[in-house]
Amino acid sequence: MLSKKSQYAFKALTYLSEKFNEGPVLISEIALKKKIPIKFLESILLELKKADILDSKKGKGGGYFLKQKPEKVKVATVIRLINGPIALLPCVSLYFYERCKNCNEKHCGLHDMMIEVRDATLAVVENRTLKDLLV
Amino acid sequence: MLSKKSQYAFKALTYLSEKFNEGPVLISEIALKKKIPIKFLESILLELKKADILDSKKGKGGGYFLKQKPEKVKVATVIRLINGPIALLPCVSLYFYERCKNCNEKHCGLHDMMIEVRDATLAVVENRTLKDLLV
DNA sequence: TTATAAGTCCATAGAGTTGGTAGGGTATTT
DNA sequence: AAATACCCTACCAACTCTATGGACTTATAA
Repeated sequence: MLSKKSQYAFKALTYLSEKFNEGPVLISEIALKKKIPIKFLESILLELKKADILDSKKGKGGGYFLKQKPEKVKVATVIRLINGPIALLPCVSLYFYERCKNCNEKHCGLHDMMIEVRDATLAVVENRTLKDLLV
Repeated sequence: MLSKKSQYAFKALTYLSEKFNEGPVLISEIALKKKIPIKFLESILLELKKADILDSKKGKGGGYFLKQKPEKVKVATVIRLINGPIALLPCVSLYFYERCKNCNEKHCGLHDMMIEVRDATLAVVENRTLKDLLV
């Protein structure tokens, strides 16, 4: 399951996608409109900024805004950043790989199956962007 | 990601599948062969028993064994039991559904996408059994 | 028939991690 | 000076993983 943090991130990003090219948006505005605890949202936005997905402006008239066009930000990127691995096992993860101890990957049915699951999931999330989340 | 508990469950179940129809297998034997902390394994097996996947025999010569044929036990069942929801969001889960607050499911791009992911995953895990985990 | 060893069953507890909330102060821009 | 993002710290609840100790059950040997 995606963490609450991830769900909040997607809500905020969708909101910012709608407001793309309309200048900085206040944290408080996003929090209010999307019903997200403001302090928690603050940390999420900061994290997204550090990952170069968002940018911000301080002071009066400041706020957060998308650094790139919504169609440039892949869903998979956001999940990996905020939620972690997409694969169900470390031994089949592309970005968070860890070797299986006590299990030969060459002859492991679970391993093989989880690769299938991973690829099926990636087929979706690697090909969707923030733009696709707007309806 | 699947919890360690789930990974242990699958390792144990695979072991018991190999030994299907050979009588009860000791917890300690499974723990040793699959390198699983024995007490933790104990509770996992008990849970699997309560879910009617395993059965056990007490006393000397006792142990655990599969209650049904390996090909009768779906991977999806085990995941749901030990790990929880397969879907990435509660609002798209079939067995653990919860309504999304502050989000209209009819017009939610995230919702629609997560249904796709769920179905892609289910297509794999609903059609694989313990038998498929043996190589 | 009884004792004993071999097992599962079960309650509890604790350390560690993660998720989520909150307060308050600092730096920067207008 | 006011508005705003930035950042640090602390806290609580829940979950994960592991370990301990014992209660109950059964097969087998004496």
